[in-house]
Amino acid sequence: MPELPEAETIVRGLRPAITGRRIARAEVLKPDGLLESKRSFAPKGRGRTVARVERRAKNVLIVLDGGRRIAVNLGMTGRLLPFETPPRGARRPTHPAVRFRFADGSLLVFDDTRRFGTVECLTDEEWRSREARFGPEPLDDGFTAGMLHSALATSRSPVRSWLLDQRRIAGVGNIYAAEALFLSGVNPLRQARSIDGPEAERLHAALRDVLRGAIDEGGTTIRDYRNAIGGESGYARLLGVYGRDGAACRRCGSTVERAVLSNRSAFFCPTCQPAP
DNA sequence: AGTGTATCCTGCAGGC
DNA sequence: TGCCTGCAGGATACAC
Repeated sequence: MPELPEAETIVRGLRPAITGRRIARAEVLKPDGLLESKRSFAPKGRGRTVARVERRAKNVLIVLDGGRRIAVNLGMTGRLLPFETPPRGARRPTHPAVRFRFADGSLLVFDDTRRFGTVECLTDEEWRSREARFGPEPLDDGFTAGMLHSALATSRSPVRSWLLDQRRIAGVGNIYAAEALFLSGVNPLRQARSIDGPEAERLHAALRDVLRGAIDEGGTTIRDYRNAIGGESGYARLLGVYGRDGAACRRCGSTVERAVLSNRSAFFCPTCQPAP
């Protein structure tokens, strides 16, 4: 899926496109991703105006006036496209699941091929309790290397699994976990609590560099991901290890390896990231 | 506590 | 060309 940088890119693209628009109606074409019934969901946003568009973890939040927000988790293949007829070079929605029609005639389509994404319309109260389950935002000023180090110290979990757990850190997925571990020279199989202070500092810096760099590039397009205007984005060419198994490490020339950890691919350079 | 497995889905690439 | 297998940015539930 879209991880933090992709969700952030979508939010930034969506903001000018839909802020201030009034929702005329919500049409549910595929109810799978809806965490409530169509009949309950559809009326909630009707007549409401989009006050702001925000991101928390990998979720896109469309905050409405009157105290509700539409929370979209994009899953693996979710997209939010402010059109049905794509601009030049962008893709038409192929698997529209929910379509919002605004009073001025414009649209927002939640398109999701694999239908792992979810859409909800939550009250402030409901959102607050949901939000409490996410760990800190890695790009927040309050997220320090010291915090990361002490949080890692309590877990025996492999550090790659630790980074993917949204309750520990919000927004990191498989691509950026791989990249941050590569840049900091930490093997993905290392136990979280084995990471020492200097390593935690390097990992902290790498996480932030990688996430900021990917936001600057508008995210990483591997297969399905598209930004808010349906275009591809540029971080893919900067990847150090993700999806590069069998290729030469850009730093030392060793062959990048792939291992399976908790049923998901982990990519690493055996030289730059020595095994525990 | 943490891991492996399975599940929800569709689509694509690669091997034969 | 088709068929088969494995793989995919996520999240969750289950047994062990």
